[in-house]
Amino acid sequence: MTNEDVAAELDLIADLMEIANANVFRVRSFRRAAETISGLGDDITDIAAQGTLTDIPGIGKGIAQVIEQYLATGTSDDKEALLADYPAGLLDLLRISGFGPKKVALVFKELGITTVDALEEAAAAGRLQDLPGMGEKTEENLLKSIALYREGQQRALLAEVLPVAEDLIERLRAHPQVGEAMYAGSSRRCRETVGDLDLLAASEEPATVCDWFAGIDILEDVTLSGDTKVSGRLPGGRQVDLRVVAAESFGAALVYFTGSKQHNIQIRERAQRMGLTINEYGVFTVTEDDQKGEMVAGATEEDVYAAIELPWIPPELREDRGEIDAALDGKLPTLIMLEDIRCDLQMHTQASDGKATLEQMAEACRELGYSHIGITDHSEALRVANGLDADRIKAQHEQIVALNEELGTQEPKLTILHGLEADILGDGSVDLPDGAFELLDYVIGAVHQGFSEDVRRMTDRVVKAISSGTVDMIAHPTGRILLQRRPYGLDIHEVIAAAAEHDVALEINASPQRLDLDDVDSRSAVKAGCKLSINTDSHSTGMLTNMRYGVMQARRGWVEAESVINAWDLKHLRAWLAKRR
DNA sequence: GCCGTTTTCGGCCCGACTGTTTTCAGTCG
Repeated sequence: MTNEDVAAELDLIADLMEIANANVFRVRSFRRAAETISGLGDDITDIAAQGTLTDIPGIGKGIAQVIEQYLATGTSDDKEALLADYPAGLLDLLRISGFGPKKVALVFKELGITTVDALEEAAAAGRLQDLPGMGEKTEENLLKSIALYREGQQRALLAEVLPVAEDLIERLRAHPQVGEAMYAGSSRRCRETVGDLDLLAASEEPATVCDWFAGIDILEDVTLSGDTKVSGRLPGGRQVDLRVVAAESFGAALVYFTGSKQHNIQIRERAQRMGLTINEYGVFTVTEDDQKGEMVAGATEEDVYAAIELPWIPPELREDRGEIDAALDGKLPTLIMLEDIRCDLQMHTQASDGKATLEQMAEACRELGYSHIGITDHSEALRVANGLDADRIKAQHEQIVALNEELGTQEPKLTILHGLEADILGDGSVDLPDGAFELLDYVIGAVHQGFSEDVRRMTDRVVKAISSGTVDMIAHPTGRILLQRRPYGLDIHEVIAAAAEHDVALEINASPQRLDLDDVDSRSAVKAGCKLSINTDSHSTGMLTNMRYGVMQARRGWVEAESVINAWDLKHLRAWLAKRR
């Protein structure tokens, strides 16, 4: 059972509790516990085995028992009791936008509806109008929402949404009535996937701006339109929400709409303990009769955090994963920035499966301002990618030596290191053609086949490669493809421990589909003493700029520049590589 | 269900919009 499995189980129980009209604070406890566990660096099964579940903030006796039961039996008394009254099909109804727990419970109790099909049929037949609080319009909207639900709109990759967000922000800023504008939500927190797109603008004429925005070309199907708020859909169905506030409230609104929800709850509870209240318009004092008093902050995020005696917290950290305590202790990390990156250490050329030549990749990297790069075509075993055998590695080496000589005479200087992305074979041995190791500056180990092995064998394979002394780095350690392929079964904590012991770097693969390691594992790796390497794994020159996404993921993992070998200068990197040989 | 700078009991974040309502519940973020 993974941490995500446990988190999903707690969320499922929370969903059922909401339908059952349970105490909202009980529900919130389950939701918070779920969030905490999915952000936990340690394996929940280990913690449960040690009997220290209740040491985790937000987990007390009750939830600990549910987790223990779930780990032991795959279910829990709490869930089974709820399922006895509320069939699991109701959870699907909850996924329909605009249809919440109260309405789900209502149609179930009154009409016995337990499936989306049955709900659609009832709405089409006009049978929902008879229920209290439901009318013709409700049915109409519900049918639209069910159609959207059927399209199965899932989250999108950050890299797909961010360019759209940036474009819309530019257009907002260009509007004469708009002062500042920024995207918020999970896009601003740089989460690897994004659901809705949240935008925020400052204006003294919010209604004018909302009117204008509701009419812009890119927005199809405006679903909600008020004086300060517009919701609509992009072509393809992704929802966009715009909120407009006065300039004096922009910072408070930005904090609020950036989230995360749990982070907001934490800072509001803190404000409350300090006799203040925070909403999207500002930080206010509370009067003796419990009314909102004077505004004390709101224009900038810095002001808002300062009002509750905290330093500004970078959006990437706002996940309620200990950032507030760290801020209080003055221990917020100095997060790595894109500007810290001096090199890209995984990329491919036409020699294996890349699109560009060695010279083209080098030139593109020079334009990005890198001082050095590593060329890492595939090894022989990966035949589908035209992997290099011993002779071709030797030929490439000569090519790189020659190009380095040429580049050495030009400004700005660029040095090319010769690497190899070597397959980790089924038995854990590394596919290094004869004589290759001596020629190469470094070797990256990667799993490209045999994904379906069991956890034990897969972990042993990778750990064996790490301990072999021949690999300097492990590429895309879990093998996941976002929204497509789950990580292969692998005990990442064992891999991290082995990497720390043998001083092998773990990659944060910056390809937007991979972002592997993820944020949580990156944080665990650094905590364990591992070095990380952020690489684009580019197969063409255009992919080199994906570095930003790798850096974003690293920042979400609390990673500082010193842990990332790409932020070192060439001398430092060479010294580390030499020490390893 | 969880938690403690006032608490081991009594609190627990806050507001906009919609649709169905004559003052508000439900949903969403």
